[in-house]
Parts: sequence; C-alpha cells; structure tokens
Amino acid sequence: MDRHDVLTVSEVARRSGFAASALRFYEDQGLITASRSTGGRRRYERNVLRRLAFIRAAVNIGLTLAEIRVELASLPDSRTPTKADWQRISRHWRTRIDDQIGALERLRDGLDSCIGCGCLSLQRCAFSNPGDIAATTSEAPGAAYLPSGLRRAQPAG
Amino acid sequence: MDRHDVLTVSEVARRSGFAASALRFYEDQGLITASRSTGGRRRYERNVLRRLAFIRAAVNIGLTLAEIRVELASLPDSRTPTKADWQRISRHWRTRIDDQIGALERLRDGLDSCIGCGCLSLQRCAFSNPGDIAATTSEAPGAAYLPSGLRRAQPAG
DNA sequence: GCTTGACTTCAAGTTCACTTGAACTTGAAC
DNA sequence: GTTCAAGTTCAAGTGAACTTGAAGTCAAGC
Repeated sequence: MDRHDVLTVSEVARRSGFAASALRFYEDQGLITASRSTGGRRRYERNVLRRLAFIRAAVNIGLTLAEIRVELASLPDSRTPTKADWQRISRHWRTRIDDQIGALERLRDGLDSCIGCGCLSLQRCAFSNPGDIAATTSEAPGAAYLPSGLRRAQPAG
Repeated sequence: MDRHDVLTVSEVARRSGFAASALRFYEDQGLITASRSTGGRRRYERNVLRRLAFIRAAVNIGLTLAEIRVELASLPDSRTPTKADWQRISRHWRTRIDDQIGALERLRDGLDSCIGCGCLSLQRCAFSNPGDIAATTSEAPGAAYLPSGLRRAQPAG
C-alpha cells in the first residue's frame, strides 16, 4: 500500500489519455471518484484507469455520458467493471454497432438507388427522406444523424 | 408565372420538412436564398425544394453545414444541383459512407477481440484505444466519434 | 377599421462534452 | 524561506445547428 497505489491527476491524465480537465469534469458528472489528500488534492485509485478505459470505449461506441453513467451505475455495487461485467456489456455494445452499420448500409443502398434516378424528390427519394432512421424535426436541437468524429473526413489522401 | 411559382416560408417548411426557423437559419448561412415581397416577406422559388432535399441528404451523410455550403458553391454558377451534379456528388458521398461503415467494422472487430480477453487495457486493448480512427484529445472540443442520431437507441422494443 | 394569423428581425437560449481563464493554494526542491 | 510547477475552484466560453422569445409588421377576412 505504498504511494504507488494512488495516482495524481497528471499521472491519470497521462496514462488514460484524458485531459486533466476532462477528469475533473467526469468526477463532477459522477463517472469517476477520487479521494483527497490533506491539502485537498485528488488521489485516484489504480482502478480508475480501468474505469476510464471503459468510458473511452463507451464513448467510441457513441454513448452519451449520461448513458455511460447509467451503465456504470448498473454494475452491482457500482463497482469498477470486472472482466465478466465487461463481457456482458460488450456483447450489448456489439449489437449497437451492428445496428449502426445496418443503418449506414440502408443509407448507402438508398443512395445507390438515387444515383440511378437523380431525382432527389422530397416525397419519393428514399435517400433525401429516409424516414426509417429518424426525423430531424424531433428530439433535441442541434446534432445530426451521423458521425461527428468519423465525419471529419480524410485528413490525408 | 403565376403565384404558384413562388412559395412562402410556411409552404416551404411544410413541403421540405424543415422548420421555418431552420429555413431562416440556412438563409443566414448562405445555403439557400429568397427574394422579398413588397412587404418584406420571403418568397422562395420552387427550386429551393430541390436544394433543401440536397441539404437534407448531405446532413444524413453527416456533412456539416459548412461542408454543404462548399459543395453547393462548387456547383457551376452556384446553381441548384441538376441530375448530373447530383450523380457526381452522390458517388463521392457513397465513398464517404463506405468509409464510415469501414470504421465501424474495425471498431466492431476490436470489440470482438476484447470480448475474448476482457482486459480493457489502455495500452493493449484495440478497442478502448483505437488509434486508427481519431484521437479524442485533438480537434474541437465536445463531440465524440460516433453517431448522435443513430445513437439515440431503439425507441420501441 | 379591427382582428388574427402569418410573417419580420435580432438577441439570446439549448445540448453535449468539455476547455479555458482567473484567482488562489500546495508541497517539493533548493 | 523562497520559488514554482502542479494542483484547486468556479464561472464562463466553445462549436454545431438550430430554437425560442420579444417586439413589431403585413395582409386577408369580416
């Protein structure tokens, strides 16, 4: 139990790849926890790294932080995910990715059929009016259908 | 050339599916144009509907409004896209969708390999550390890798 | 001529996931 | 005992894509 068992903000930041400000933000949001030193500094337990890896993975899948909080909270005793937890959840995520791929494939197929016709009719064109995915008009403001990260296009080549 | 050749905001909103406020916003952003009546009201030409269909499709692909503006501006004479323009551009978009699907498939494959190991190691796990897609640490603040629209999960069932 | 609904502008608000800045404290090294 | 990087809090800013609200105008029906 020497001091290698606790980690500072900068250590966790370096080893997790998250910015220190993000770590504080996640703590605010209840995604991770930290104890404090006598001087009020954050002291992270080693397992926070695994928890952050989980968060990173969930973000990659496309979960919102709110959803991630729910997933973490759903773990028995709100514990940091074990191997078994992780396997259960990752199977669930796998389904989610498959769904996303399916949606993109439908979009692509719609596009293919439109390349032929070139109509872009609001009423008829399956591509400009893909009602099976979601209505832009509903839900929260801002935010589109598709990737924002994947969207950033080809940086080189 | 009777008055059925021009459209009011509410008509365009109804027929395009965009909110009137969105139409004004797009005009501000230079994506669409409108002339004015003597009283200062917007009068849309019929072709604005095709232009909006184009915009809707581009949004579905995941283009930002800035990118859409560029695409529209790249059309000769900044005209509303013709069938030929649309075919050229949609081929380009098709590539983009394929890229997105590819990225998701890589993510899924990483997940599959992690279901086996359950490690979630920050250093080794290809899934929690998919360096081949993008670094969260770079670029703009906010915004994750994946769908925000696709992400909203299954509404029913 | 009055009501009513559709329209106008402009500023400010919304969501998400953070980052940035200001102002201050801690603690290890010298 | 001074210095200084690393840490703290809290408020406010960012960007994308719109929406909302306030306050006023237009035009058609009665």
